[in-house]
Amino acid sequence: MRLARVEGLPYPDSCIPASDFPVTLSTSPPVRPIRPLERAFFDRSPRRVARELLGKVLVRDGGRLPLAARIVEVEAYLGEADPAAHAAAGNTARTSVLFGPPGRAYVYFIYGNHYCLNVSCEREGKAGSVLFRAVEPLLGIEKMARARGIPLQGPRDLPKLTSGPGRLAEAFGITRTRDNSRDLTSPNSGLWIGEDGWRAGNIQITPRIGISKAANEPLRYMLAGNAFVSGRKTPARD
DNA sequence: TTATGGATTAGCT
DNA sequence: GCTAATCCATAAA
Repeated sequence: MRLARVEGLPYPDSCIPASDFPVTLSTSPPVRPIRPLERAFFDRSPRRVARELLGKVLVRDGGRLPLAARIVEVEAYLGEADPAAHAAAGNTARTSVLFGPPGRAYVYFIYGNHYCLNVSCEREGKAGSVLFRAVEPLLGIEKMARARGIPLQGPRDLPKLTSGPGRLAEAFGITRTRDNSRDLTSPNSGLWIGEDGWRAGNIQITPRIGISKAANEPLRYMLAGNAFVSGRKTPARD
């Protein structure tokens, strides 16, 4: 599938077809610049950072072809007092990034197969993070498909690229060795988070996915109706 | 040194 | 809906 054919996809109203997305990156003309988020953005509670990350853009531009995707689903992990957070184990070799300065990548390996990407929040010395659960591809769709090992035969295949924390990490080539502790506020870093003026529409909040402790806390944030959200797309009914 | 279980995914019923 | 795959950090010994 070529980028041009992505036009006309049944994207939700809140989203822009990838081929219409104007950005400033090393290989495309500056039309609507993506500005990196400042460190102060992340120096706040995970709840606020999570909610405000919706609609922002994750960018990988170290290689020849840049990748960009809009953030559509995240979860907040509150630090040492949150039993579901890795920081609950304290400051260890694995979790030290969570206790470091805000705006850094915390990448961990899970279930023997997958990497997951977080960004650290709160001031240095205080743990807290936001897990990236799903993004919507904007640039570099074919490259993401190659990284995922998925043949793109039609629009319906697109969510398989980046819908889920393990999937988006694979699509972006994110690994612990390569990316853990990377500064996500610097465009020179090769992996960073920016904003392009796009505004999130309706936001839905539900309990987090795949955890056993603090399983009912409403700490999962997503764009309502977005096709790239993973798992349950609405709050559970009683 | 060994045991345990996990912030998942893909494939099958 | 169910579960195997697969490895690492942590806890227990």
